[in-house]
Amino acid sequence: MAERLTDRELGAWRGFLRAHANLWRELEGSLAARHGLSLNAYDVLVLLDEAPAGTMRMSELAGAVLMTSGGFTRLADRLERAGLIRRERCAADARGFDVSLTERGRSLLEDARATHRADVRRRFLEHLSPEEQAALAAIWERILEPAVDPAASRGRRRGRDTTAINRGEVA
Amino acid sequence: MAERLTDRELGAWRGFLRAHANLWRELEGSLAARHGLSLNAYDVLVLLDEAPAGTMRMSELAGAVLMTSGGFTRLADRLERAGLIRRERCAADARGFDVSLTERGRSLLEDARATHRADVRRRFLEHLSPEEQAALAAIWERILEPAVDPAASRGRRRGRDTTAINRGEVA
DNA sequence: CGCATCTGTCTGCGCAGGCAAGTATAGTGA
DNA sequence: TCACTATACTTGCCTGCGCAGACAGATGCG
Repeated sequence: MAERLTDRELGAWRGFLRAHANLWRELEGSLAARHGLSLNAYDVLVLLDEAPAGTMRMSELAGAVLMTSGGFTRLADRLERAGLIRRERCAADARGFDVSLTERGRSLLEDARATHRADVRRRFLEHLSPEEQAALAAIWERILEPAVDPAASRGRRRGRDTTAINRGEVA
Repeated sequence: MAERLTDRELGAWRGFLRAHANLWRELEGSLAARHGLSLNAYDVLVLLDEAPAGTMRMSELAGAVLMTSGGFTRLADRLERAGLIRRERCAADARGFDVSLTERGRSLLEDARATHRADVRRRFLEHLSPEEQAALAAIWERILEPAVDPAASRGRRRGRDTTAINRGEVA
């Protein structure tokens, strides 16, 4: 069996998992309580707000928030029902949709952003020196590189767009 | 509205989220494909294996993997059905259960551990110098402190055991 | 143009897990 | 001893999302 992890390794790894779980819960709770948004929903609004043309395609958004297209369809349904986004048949490709923010979406985002930024600062950024922030950013980049690189090791097959996660017998 | 986040801040924060999402997916996929275990299920087995008396109570386990007791009941159901753990009425307190690993559970864990350790090293630890690992561990501790401290600011009520997350109108 | 294939999205289904309410057992104060 | 309340789980219900399969529209090739 592979070597046991050292305490240092465990601290880095388990802390990472715990920190994420706690922050996610807190920030999502805060956003949900104050604005009725999940973190994924919030992210979609932010992406649309930042999109150069003010619109993105369903699949782009799905990819950006790391959801499958099926799952994202339903998130988009909810956001649309809530009047925060708009889906318009794409002129150039009638299979797809151009998604954009409604006025209501933009103004809700405005409010939610204030909440969320404050939360992120208070629970994350304020605990880090500028140097640590920079170091973290660099670390994430290193770690993400192999995951993001579209054709990393020569000949590596790109499966379907998401990794099949669970064929498990147990859980 | 609160100040925009700097690029440095965004890099640290968004990278954290993305790195977690990617690693979680990959490691869970790997564990599921090879051993039929979710990360939470794996964690439960590890906890039991590390438990001094070889047993833990349902609620302890639930807390340790950050699940509600209701959710954990069902994870325990699955693990028990799969023959990996055993639930025995606790002698000292007939409301509770002592959960322990079965032989099958221990041996599956043995295998899964090899897979998981290799994955964690390859996708996380190997990208970090020892100093970075130590720095990360310290950072997580700082960040987790306020979340973990049972009576942080004097007089802060401890709500029910998990934060209500979603009463959201949207998602 | 006609046909095969590929792509972008939607839908049916299943599962994990949260919340709230329900059921035992413990503990506590009168 | 007898309420009353607190604790340890369990269960019903619901939501979010992944997967697989079904489409319509796009694209390529004869």
